[in-house]
Parts: sequence; structure tokens; C-alpha cells
Amino acid sequence: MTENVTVKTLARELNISIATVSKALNDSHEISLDTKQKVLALAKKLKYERNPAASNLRSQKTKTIAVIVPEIANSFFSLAINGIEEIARKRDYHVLIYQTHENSDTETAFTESLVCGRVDGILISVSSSTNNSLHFKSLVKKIPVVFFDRAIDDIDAIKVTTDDYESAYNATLHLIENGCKNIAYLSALSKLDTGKKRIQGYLDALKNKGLGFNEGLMVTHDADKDKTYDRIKNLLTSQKPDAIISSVEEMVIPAYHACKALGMRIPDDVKILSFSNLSTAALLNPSLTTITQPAFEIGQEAAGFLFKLLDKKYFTTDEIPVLKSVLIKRDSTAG
Amino acid sequence: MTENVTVKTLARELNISIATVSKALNDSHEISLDTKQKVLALAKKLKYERNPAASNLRSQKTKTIAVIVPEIANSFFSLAINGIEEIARKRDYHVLIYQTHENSDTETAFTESLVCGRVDGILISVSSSTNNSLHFKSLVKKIPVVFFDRAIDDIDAIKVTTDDYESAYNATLHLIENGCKNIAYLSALSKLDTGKKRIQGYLDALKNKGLGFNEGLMVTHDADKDKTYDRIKNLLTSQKPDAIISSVEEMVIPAYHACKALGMRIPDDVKILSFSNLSTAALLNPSLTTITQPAFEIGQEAAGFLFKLLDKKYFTTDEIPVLKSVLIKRDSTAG
DNA sequence: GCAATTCACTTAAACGTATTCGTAAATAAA
DNA sequence: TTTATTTACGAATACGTTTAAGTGAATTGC
Repeated sequence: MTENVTVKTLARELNISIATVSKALNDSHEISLDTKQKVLALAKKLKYERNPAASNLRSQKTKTIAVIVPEIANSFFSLAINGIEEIARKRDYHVLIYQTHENSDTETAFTESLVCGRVDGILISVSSSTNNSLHFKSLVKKIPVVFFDRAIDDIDAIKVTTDDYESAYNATLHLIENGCKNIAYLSALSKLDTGKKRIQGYLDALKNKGLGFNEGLMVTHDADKDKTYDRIKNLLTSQKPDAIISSVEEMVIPAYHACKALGMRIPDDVKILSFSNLSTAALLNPSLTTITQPAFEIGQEAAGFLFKLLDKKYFTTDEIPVLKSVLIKRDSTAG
Repeated sequence: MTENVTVKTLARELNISIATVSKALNDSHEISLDTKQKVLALAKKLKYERNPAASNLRSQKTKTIAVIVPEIANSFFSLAINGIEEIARKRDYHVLIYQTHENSDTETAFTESLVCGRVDGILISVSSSTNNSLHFKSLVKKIPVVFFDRAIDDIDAIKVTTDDYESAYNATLHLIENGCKNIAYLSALSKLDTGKKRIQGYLDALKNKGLGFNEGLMVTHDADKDKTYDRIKNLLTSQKPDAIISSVEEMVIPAYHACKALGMRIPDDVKILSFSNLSTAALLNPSLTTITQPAFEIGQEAAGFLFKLLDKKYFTTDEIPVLKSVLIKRDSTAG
């Protein structure tokens, strides 16, 4: 461990004050070009690295943002994080990632550990088990926050979302057009706007096309994977649906497995489609029809708005876009 | 913005010194139980949060580790990160995530930005384009580093890896046993030990079983996805292999697509298997035989060793396990 | 030609915590 | 009783940076 090179070292070496050094490094207008170049040159030579802790402490800026997501091992979120990272990189920001694993308490603990100046801003997609918005309300008052995809309903904050209602509605229409009359729905996120809108799109499409609905057609997600699987299996045997819409990627996998186990053929016996960003959707057996959200773009947009907040650039809420998902028709819903 | 509550606030309120408060908060032995309780109680009441920047600056500890991976949207890495996170959480550490997108320059830039005390340690799986180990050598001298899965060959550092040679060897045997005689190999990571060992396992199996090999059977990965696809397609038409081993997940998807495009049936015309952690492997058309690495465990182990380094717990290199991958036989290699 | 301004730099004071070194009282050892 | 040790706390400083305020010299304005 050789002695650490700090602004002090540079100042001593160049016979100038540390203030001048600091300002030169920050490209301040009150430093002459000549001095700046000298400082920069020596800094490079001595491999000076600014101490982030000291800088953060003094400036109250961390050049770091936090991303809180339910799960990283999920195509949607990992793509969204890619989008976020791309924007953060351009601004030379660091990205802290936290996974809630859909646990609301974990989520609360994370946000509380972040308010004390560890990060400059937060991007969050809330956990499905979150139903108490109280602590989020206090959070957004303390630190810039942007919600993406999954937001808290009754909170006044920036939310970057997709057209959940329309895409669910259109997907349902697609099934109806292909002759389905008994369409089941695998429900998740029902506590969140995201989930509610998807359900509503489905229900409205059924209604507008004069199709019936009964509670039995709706299966809700369970944290326990086996339970979810059993419920889906039970749905298939008891309701004999001719189609299934899955509101999340995590439920369509067990749905495929259940069909396989029960010897039901997709799409002949039952058609399936799902909200999903799976890269292998086209290679599944059969290839899966998906409602694919623009995950990468959502991340980019959300990060973009967070930086606008950090820059204190004012904008109106109607500048916040609702991104469009796209229905990709494949074999699993073929007529 | 109400005034920030700091140790000073607590000290003033309790009529004790800030030193005592700080020590009480850190559960120092030189503070009486009585005082500790008073401090803790007030801290809770006033919602005191330790300022991380100040703490880092003074203690030279950040309670943060960095994870550098090629890509987050990859089942292996996202699972590994899950493992890392689990261990970090237990220790109350924060996790910074950086993606190199397989770019060596980006990788270098990241590591350089991390040495100046932003994190206490680094977990890294190096990018496939990395061939210069020089800067890694200087890195490991400055800060605790643990490599996982993809390590630099000629560097003396802690590496948590899997049995790449054996698993490639066994996978090749599996194909040979199922009657394949002209086995192609989709090569990636060939600059790294990880990739070299996989290739060697494949070559040795061929040799030991008296099967021939020619350069044409080996297709290398290209950053350009279209190029990779074209190469695979070209391989299939020119070499007419009866089997393909893919050394990475990213190449097996285009391989499936190429077979589809050329009307080749898997596994009848060509059998395929791949190193992969895809959660949908069993649902592909046909289901994919995989060499599945224990990604989550690798993350756990790597993080565990990083914390041992941070704790300055000494251990011998033979304590570092080589984890075992498992060959999961599915339809894509069915005899 | 003199006041007003700009320029380029310095001084000094933070930011909030952790820690070293004291110290006075209480306790234990002799 | 006297001395040595322990206990519980405080004063002061350092961590490395940023920045408000100040300063003397050079430049500008009228």
C-alpha cells in the first residue's frame, strides 16, 4: 500500500491550493486553462482517483441510482435493467440492484436503507405482495422515485407503464376470433394497477363479445410454485377451458407442463398465450403466442425520467408515455 | 426538508458526547448497557439513519460489493447473482452490478472505477473478449477479487468454477453412445480456461472413442448475432453433422432456428445439446438436453469466498470447490 | 484616470462519522 | 491503606472532498 494520492498530493506537488486542484478537476470556470491542464496531467500521471465517499459526503450526491425489482432472473426485468443501465452509463452513474423476491417487507427494508443518502434516486417495480402504499408515499417525498411497469395505484408519482388494458383486450379478441369460447385467465399482480388493468381488458373483451365468465376460470398466482401448478392443473380438468391467458410469464411455464402432464394438446385442445419476454418463446413446443412488453425501452424511459428529476428539469405528466406492447401470434394460439 | 438527524442531534438531546453516541451505535464494549439503550431508543424515535458516505470515508469500508458480469439477461448470470445476493444480504452488504456486454474495454473501465474505494470487494466473470490479463493482475493486488465461472487463466486468484472438462467430455460420450459420429461444436469463450476446457473435453472424448475431427466442425461465436446464425447454418449444410454441442446457451437458440429454417429434424437428423441454464429447456421443441451448471451455488460460493477475504480469514486454495454440472438428457438427443 | 468588474486563486470551514488518546471515578489487587 | 486496573465516558482529530467567502492583480468602463 503506497501512500494514497489525494487532492492534497496534487496540490503539494504543483504548489497550488487544494481548492484550486478540486476546482480544476471539476472543470470549474474559475480556473485557468493552463492550471487545469497541469492538474489533469499530474492526476493522470499519479493515477489520482477521486474518493467517492468524501465526494458524496461533501456534495450530497452519490452518482448512484438504485433499481428495485422483484426478480432479476426474469426476462422482463433483466431487459429493463439493461435499458436502465444504458442510460445510467451515459451519465456515468452507478447502479445498485435490489431484489425483493416479491416480498413486501424486504422491499420496505430496502427503501428505508436507501433514503439516507446512499443513492440519488430510485427506480422501482413494486412487489406483487405490496398493498400498503403508506411507506411509498413518504419515500417519494424524500428522494426522486420513478416507478416502472408495476406502480402503486394511489400515489402521485412518475410511472412508466405499458398499455396493459388494451393489450389484454386485444389478446382476448385474438383468441375469440380463433374460435375460443371458454377462456381462462391466470391472474397475478391483482393488487396492482398493472394486474387490474390486464384483468379488466380480458373481462371487457369477453363481455363485448357476449362470452360468459365465471370465477372458476380465474386462477390466481401463488408464491408456492407447486400450488400454482396444482391450481392450473385443476383448472384444466374442472373447467376444460379452450384457451388460457396468462398475465405473467411465471404462470405460462407451469401451464405448459400441466397440459403435457394431462395429455392436452396445444393449440388443438387448449390455446395459450401469455404476457412474456421469454427469448425462447418462438422455440417452445409449441411456439408461444406472447404479449411482449418493450422491456428495454421501459427501462430507458424510466431512467430518463429519473434523470430529469435529478436535473430538476420540469415536465408535465402527459409527457410520460404509455408504451405499447405487441401481440406476437405463434403456434400456441393457431386456429 | 427538516433538519437532518445525525449523531450530533442524538448527542445534544441526550447530553452526552458524539463519541459516546457513535460508539453506542456501533455496540462498542466501552459503553454501558444503559447508555446504549438510551441512544438506540432515541435513534429509533428520531429515525436516525447513519450517513453512509461519512461512515465510508472515516472507516474506509463501504459495505458494498461489485458484481461484474457479461450480461444480466442470461439465465446463468442472473441465477449466479441471486446466489451472490443471498449471501450479501445476510451480511447486510449492498450489491452494485455492472454489465460488460462482453466488451473488454468496458470491463477495464469498470474495474478502474472501482479500485478507489467505492466497493470493498469484487466478484467477476470476465468478458469473452478479454485476453489481456495485465490489468487484472494489478487489480487483485489492490482489492479483494473472486472470479466465478469465467476466470483469467494465468492469474493467481480465487476462482470458483465448474467441471467444464468433465461435463463436456461426458456430454460428448452421451452423443456418441446415441450413435453420433460427426459431432460439431459451437465454440465460445475460447480465450478463457472455461472455454478451453470444454473444447478439450469434447476433443478428448472424440479421440478416445476413435472419432474423427476436422476444423470445419468447429464454429466460433461472433458478437454479431446474424453472423453466428449464418455460420451455424453454413455448418449444417456443409458438414452435415449428426450432432451439435453448444458451449454456450446463446448459440443453441440460433442452432434451433437454423435447423427449423433448413427443415432438419431434431433429434432425428441432428442431435443437439448445450451448456445452459434456460428455465424453458424442457419446454423447447424438442426439449433440450442441457449441461446445467449450478449457477445459484456458484454465486453463493464465490460470494462466500469474497467475504472470507474481506474477513481476512485464511484458507487454502484446495478448499475452493470445483462445482459439478449435471447433464440433463432430454428429447433433443434422444436415440 | 479612477471606480467597477473580472480573473485566478487561496483560506477556511464544512459534510457526519469513527477512533485515538485522555481522564476521572469505581473497583480490584496487594 | 495504597496501588493497579477496569469502566464509562469526552475532547479532539482525521477521513478527502467541495464550496462560500475573500483577496490581490489585471482588465474594463466611463
